Amino acid sequence: MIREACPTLAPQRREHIRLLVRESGVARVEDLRRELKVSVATIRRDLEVLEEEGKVRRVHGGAVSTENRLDEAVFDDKTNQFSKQKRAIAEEAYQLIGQEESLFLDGGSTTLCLARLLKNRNDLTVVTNSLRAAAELANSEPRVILTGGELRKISQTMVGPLTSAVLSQVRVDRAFMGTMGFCLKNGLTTTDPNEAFVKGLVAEQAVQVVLLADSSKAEKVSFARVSDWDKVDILVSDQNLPPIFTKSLPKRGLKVCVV
Amino acid sequence: MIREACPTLAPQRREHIRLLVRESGVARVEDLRRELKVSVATIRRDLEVLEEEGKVRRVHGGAVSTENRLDEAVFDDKTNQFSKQKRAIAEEAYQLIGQEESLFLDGGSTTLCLARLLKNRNDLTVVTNSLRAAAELANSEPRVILTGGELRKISQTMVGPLTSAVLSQVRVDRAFMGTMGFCLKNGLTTTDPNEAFVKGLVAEQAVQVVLLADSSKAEKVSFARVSDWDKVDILVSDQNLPPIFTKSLPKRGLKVCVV
DNA sequence: TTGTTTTTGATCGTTTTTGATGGAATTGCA
DNA sequence: TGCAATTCCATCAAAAACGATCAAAAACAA
Repeated sequence: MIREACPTLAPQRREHIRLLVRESGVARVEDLRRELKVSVATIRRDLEVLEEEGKVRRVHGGAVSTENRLDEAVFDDKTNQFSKQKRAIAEEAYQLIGQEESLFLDGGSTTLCLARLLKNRNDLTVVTNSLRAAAELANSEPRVILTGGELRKISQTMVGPLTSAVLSQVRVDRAFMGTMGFCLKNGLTTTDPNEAFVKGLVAEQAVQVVLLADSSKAEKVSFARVSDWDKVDILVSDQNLPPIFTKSLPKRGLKVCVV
Repeated sequence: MIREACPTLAPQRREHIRLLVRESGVARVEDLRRELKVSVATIRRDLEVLEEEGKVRRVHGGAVSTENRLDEAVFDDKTNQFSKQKRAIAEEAYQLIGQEESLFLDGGSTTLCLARLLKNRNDLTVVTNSLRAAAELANSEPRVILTGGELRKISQTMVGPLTSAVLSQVRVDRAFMGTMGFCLKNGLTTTDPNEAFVKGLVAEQAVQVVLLADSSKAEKVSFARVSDWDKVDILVSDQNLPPIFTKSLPKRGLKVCVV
């Protein structure tokens, strides 16, 4: 028998190879053959295509990764670390959204979870300075507007004067924001001043500001001041949120949702 | 019997297919046939329609989801068909770039190839309205500035007044641009007026404008006027470029590179 | 009803993909 | 360096998938 029915589509198989190569940095043809149950000829042809696309670089015996694995791993780790809580928080936040609204999403893994939930909503306009959120929504229903600006690689967000210029031209019904830390005294803080400035600007202009922050951020203080509590309308967090917040914040006019 | 009563309406069946494809990311024609109890011919016709609508992307043996996967460098079959040429054009264009320059990259597969070549250059500033180019450079060396604006899903580029506003604030040494079509009489044309406007704006402001266009674009005229030849400084194309261009354009002050 | 259009399924020649084979190239080791 | 083992590449044949085409059935209009 020369050939049996192909169980997987070629692009799917190639994607599999790409992931395997990226995961361990290298992959041997022979290992890929065993893993994917196809002939070495097919593996080689796939590697050829992937090299053409710039996804891997071929070497004698296999292929090595061309993608910068480290950066992505850092971000993905962060995405997974508290993913249960974060997803729950994102789902709660999603409930706040009405019809035909315009939203802002900033960078961060929780807002990225929220972005995923918006994919099938064709009535929304989503403004974001997060490249990841934009990528997530790039082929889905909502209207997407990017703020532009200089790309801050570590957070994959756009910041700086160009970002501010665009933000001054738009207004959103609801802004969903993350933060690196929050406490009663200092309000919201984050590591990067540029990032903080953008968040502050959005907080000024949004009709409603929703802070998405799991309890691990509580009582943390970071370098750059984002805004005080009076700019925030709703805090969505998890059950481990220290009671002091659920007590104090409502007195200051905030609504606190714990999931 | 040639045909039995159609149990489901065609749009309903296509929606079913769309959901199946989106759910698992891929679907084989054979599986869809079993699932939907129609002939493979019908499945293929449905996939053709869905591809036309941008809902799925057809591949040999079935279809894959178009959602997610920004890093999939494949817009359509054209990308693969001319990829050798496009990469050669991009490599030629890369030679034009000096030290410490600021560049603009617009949307399109050839400029995306070029973006890939810039990954290890830490002396460059890259301005782009292409989400794909930005994603490609998101974890690499060059400084990246996104223009912002409304995301045009079909081309994955940012366009509109917000884009214009940001572009008016920056100046680049070299702009690399693609086009849907070019001819001596009408200059550069593309399908979307918004896209054309952005390109035109960039052409005005860049010190040097480099047009990256393989020969398949020659003598094609599209709907929206981008700019006339006098805005373009260099055309990089392939050997199949009709001789009329290599003759006429230098007389109009352009340099023509054929790879 | 009758005639027309649309949709579906079958057929057939063509294209694409895959696996095997044999010779060339590369690597590792003495 | 020389030699053996492995890996690569070009080529070919089989199988699967594809596209074009046509005919039957259904839906539709008059």
